[in-house]
Amino acid sequence: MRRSEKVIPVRDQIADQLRSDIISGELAPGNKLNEQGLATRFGVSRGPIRDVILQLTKEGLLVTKSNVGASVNEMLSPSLQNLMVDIRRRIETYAVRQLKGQLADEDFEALDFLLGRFKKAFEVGDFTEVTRADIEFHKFLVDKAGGQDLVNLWYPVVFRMRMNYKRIDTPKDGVAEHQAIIDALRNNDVTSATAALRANIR
Amino acid sequence: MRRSEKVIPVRDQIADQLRSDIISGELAPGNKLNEQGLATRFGVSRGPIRDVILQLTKEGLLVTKSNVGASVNEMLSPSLQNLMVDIRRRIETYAVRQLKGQLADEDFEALDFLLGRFKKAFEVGDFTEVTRADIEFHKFLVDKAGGQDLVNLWYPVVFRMRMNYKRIDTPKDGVAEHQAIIDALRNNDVTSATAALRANIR
DNA sequence: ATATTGTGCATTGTCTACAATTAGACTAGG
DNA sequence: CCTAGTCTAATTGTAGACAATGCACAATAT
Repeated sequence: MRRSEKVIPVRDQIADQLRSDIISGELAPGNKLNEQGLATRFGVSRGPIRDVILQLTKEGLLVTKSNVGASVNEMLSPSLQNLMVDIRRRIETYAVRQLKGQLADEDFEALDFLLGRFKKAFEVGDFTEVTRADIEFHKFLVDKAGGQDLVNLWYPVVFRMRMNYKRIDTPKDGVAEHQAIIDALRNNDVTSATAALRANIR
Repeated sequence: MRRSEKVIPVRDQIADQLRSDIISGELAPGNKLNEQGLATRFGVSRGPIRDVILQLTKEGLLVTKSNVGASVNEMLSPSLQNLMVDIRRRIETYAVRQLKGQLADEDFEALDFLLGRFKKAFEVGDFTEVTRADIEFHKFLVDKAGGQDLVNLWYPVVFRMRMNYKRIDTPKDGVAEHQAIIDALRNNDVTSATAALRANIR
């Protein structure tokens, strides 16, 4: 059976684009978002745009004031950033524990594929794509372990963390770290997997 | 200066109502939500309703399938529930640490007031209101410590946890536990506050 | 009889128009 | 010069109409 050709709703595409813009720093904190402007930019009406703004607000990337509008949220305070790191580690540690002995060959293929994307993007120097591939790699594990429920919880944390990095931190060891995670999962070595995660999430 | 009479947007009111319905069990898992139905029920158009559905979906209370609709999410698996409890404890522990020595008299007044609501609702047997007051009590602390950013993270966790209780667990020790939290905060005793939290969150 | 295709209905997704609210400029008065 | 008040333009919030999609059931063919 062929993998279902999933059609991505417009609102998700727009949300992805805006998330990238924010993480890449193109949309800086404090920047105000105009509904009509975004609507014309993406060639849709204001309806879907409002959906996207609501989503990103719930994810913490935007802040919305009633009857005033949405703007890009400020960066996290150091202490909150630490908390986010902690929570994210906790979630992903939970994930690898759950996944012990649960991954099929095709799952590892998917992980290898995502790591390949990461590596290639890194070599080319496309850091927005690097970040995307990185997030998808981890998301795969989280989704596999906890489904939509866990992803819902995890998503805001990652993006909020990522906002703070703003092209400063370039994980040059990312490839090796992700490889270590895969290897540990292949060996059902939870301890190593957890350690690799802790090293990768910072 | 008078406390600003804040006007609550319709979509927040509707969201609150639906959250209560879900937590109280009136809207059971698997139940499907009809946009037009909700619109007429609340006397608004479908626009605000769609906003609410998106919010609750992001909070994990609903699941939405594209072009099909939204329905009440299933209860958490035990292991995920444990993870949620863990994360919630972590967030609130962070909160009380941050709040040490930061609370003014009016803050304690607010906490006392919320505890009063909780107590009264409990005596009357209005368990929906008990839950609401309980959540607002904790929310006050979380908001005070981490603002909207932390609340955004915390909200989905609490509601998702609460879904699982469904009128089974009635915290008859709730009043004493909350009082213990307040007392510990008054004495700037983080250790006791943390312990009281751990006892209260389960 | 079974599988497949077609049709109708119900529901969600999107668009346009209008109402409500806000921020900012501008004016008048002290 | 500064403050308070009012007006206007821009933007968000809401409503209602239309388009697109999915699901259930009926019709048809093998």
